[in-house]
Amino acid sequence: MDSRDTRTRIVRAAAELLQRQGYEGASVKPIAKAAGASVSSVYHFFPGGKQELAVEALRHGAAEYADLLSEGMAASPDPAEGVAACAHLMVASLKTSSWVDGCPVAVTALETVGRVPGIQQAAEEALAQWQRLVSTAIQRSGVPADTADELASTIISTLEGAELLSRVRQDDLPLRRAATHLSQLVRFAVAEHVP
Amino acid sequence: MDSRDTRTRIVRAAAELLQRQGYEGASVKPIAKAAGASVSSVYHFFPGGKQELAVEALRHGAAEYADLLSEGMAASPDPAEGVAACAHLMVASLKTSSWVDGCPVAVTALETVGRVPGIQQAAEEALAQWQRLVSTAIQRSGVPADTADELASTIISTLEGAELLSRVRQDDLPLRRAATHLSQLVRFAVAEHVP
DNA sequence: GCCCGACTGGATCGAACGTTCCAACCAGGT
DNA sequence: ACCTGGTTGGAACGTTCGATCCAGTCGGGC
Repeated sequence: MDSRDTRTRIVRAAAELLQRQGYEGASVKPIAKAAGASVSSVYHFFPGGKQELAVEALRHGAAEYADLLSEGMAASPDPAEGVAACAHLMVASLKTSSWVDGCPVAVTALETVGRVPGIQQAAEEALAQWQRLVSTAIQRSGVPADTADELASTIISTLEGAELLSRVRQDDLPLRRAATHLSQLVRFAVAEHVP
Repeated sequence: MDSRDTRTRIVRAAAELLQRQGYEGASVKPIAKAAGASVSSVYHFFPGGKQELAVEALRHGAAEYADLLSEGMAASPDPAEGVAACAHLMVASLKTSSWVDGCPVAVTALETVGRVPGIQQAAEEALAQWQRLVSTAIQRSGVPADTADELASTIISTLEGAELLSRVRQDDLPLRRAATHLSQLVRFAVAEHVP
């Protein structure tokens, strides 16, 4: 059964091209070619066209990114070290891909804000999912939920922004510095709330 | 003399559309129309075509953003409060524009990383300029240059990322939380280095 | 063996893309 | 009054965009 296989190949190819070139830059024909499928198949599996495909690709990329964050936060029982581990995982992924395999949501989200509601909603859910993931990991150290939520929000923000800086500069320094500072912030919050 | 006037109108319109729709999404004809000029004029003033226009538009937007950061850091002699002021200026700018007038560099930079060298370089210079600006403001409180540089890097990262979150969620909470946490980080560094 | 619905390859659509071209324009110098 | 060189409007170029159409291929149920 190629069917489910072809579908997921298309989603994967779309996710990859979307994160590299954005929504407008990634066109349907190259996506199909990268997936080893034909344009007809794309529109067969995604009758909603490019937009529907993009939403599903975003969800796919978001799940992969969530795995990376999970792995990072699981690297140590100390969430301060976990956050740093996330940043270092991102560095590794960026380096092995020549600074191309970054956050699968940022570009597409930014260029469609307020213009393609479906995509914006998918991006929103992705960010919320990541934030929940980080927040619960922090709460395991005794930090109250609201404080952990606030921290997680800034952690996601900083990781996103630091990845932007690192990609533009082709240099892992911004991400490594972000890792240090975020660890500091988390250590603070933990020290303050667990005596 | 319309000449210089038309040119700057084109640059301004390009900067605006670039930040909202990205490099691929902002096409030449709408830019010209928004500037009240004709396509011929665009190619008259920018023989290098869309790419040359984008580079100049990026520089224009970067300077405006630098003004915002300057204003924020000048709001208080305490850099911790200055950083928070920057975030709140960004909130104000985003709110009055229905979450569309954000960082003029992020989208375009992300979608052209590794594919349009001129744009990538312009984005790199913009980020470096902002970082220098923040770093010197922090150094005025006695923080050594290398520590201030590291802080400034994370500050830019976090502001960029928080703006992404705020725009996607149409909610100023991520930026306001980032302001709090960044103030905390700066206060730390200052307290550590000035006895 | 046949049929039917899922799937695919390739041609094709109108619209929009970036870019080019040229005739017209309009000021300033002579 | 006339040229001249920077500037403009509008049509046109070939290409690519997202999307549609259709004739076919294919495998599983009858």
